[in-house]
Amino acid sequence: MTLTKMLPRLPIERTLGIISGRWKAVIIHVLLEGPKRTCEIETQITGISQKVLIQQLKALEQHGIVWRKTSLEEPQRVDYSLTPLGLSLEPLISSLQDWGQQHAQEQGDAHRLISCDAVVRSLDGQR
Amino acid sequence: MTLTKMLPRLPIERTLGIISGRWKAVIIHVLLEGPKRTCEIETQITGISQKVLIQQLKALEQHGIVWRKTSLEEPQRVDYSLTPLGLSLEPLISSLQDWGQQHAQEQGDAHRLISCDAVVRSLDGQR
DNA sequence: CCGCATCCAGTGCGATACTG
DNA sequence: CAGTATCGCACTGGATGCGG
Repeated sequence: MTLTKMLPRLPIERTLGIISGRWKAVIIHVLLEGPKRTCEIETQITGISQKVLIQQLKALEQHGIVWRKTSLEEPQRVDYSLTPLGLSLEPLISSLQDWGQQHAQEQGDAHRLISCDAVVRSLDGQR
Repeated sequence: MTLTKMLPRLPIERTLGIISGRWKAVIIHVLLEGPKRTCEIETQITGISQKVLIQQLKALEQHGIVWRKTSLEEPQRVDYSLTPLGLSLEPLISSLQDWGQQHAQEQGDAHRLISCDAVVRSLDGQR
């Protein structure tokens, strides 16, 4: 069940171990808007499957990032929200967002290996 | 050759796609100290193998984060340094570092599911 | 010293179908 | 609606050995 995978020792890796994963950062980003139901998150993130969503949420829950509240009402209802610890990731998520945006506009959407390589070539005449 | 894997569209994912990977963030962190030779990086990061190091460096190079400079001296010598783009990641890496440290000391090193669950239980009496 | 090729195990995650 | 079970594939990254 893979359950509770060990977190790495180094702080950097530790953080990455928590927020990296196909959808985790996006989920946190969405939850920063406020608590959401499972299905709300699902429809808000295009391309994620229910199974994977729940899977990632569970991992986040285990790391103390999100909080899961079940209501035993009629149609089963579950709300997810960020814990204080999760909220403390806000600046980090923003940074990711900002840097990514900047990065995207610096180079077109295509891979800018070309331009970079060109610089290298002109600078040191090899490769 | 997997070469130049597509970066995701969303900014957040884009950033993560670049810095996540078993050692990438750590490598960037190390290179923030200044340019290093391959073997220097290798000895400075415990647990990484040469192959993987080079592999990750190559990925970073392709994303325009590091710059690879070869000197055709005698014993072959290669230096890696951060590009301006790579340097611009500095605040981000710091954030990762800081958050991880904070997180590590809040909870012991063991998994703190327990304490978190306890809170949950006391707060809403279910689960 | 630096890098590449090959081989291989673990696993992240997607698709699908089923329970309550 | 929420979650679980099963299956399968593709990819990451570790070990090792070769070549420049």
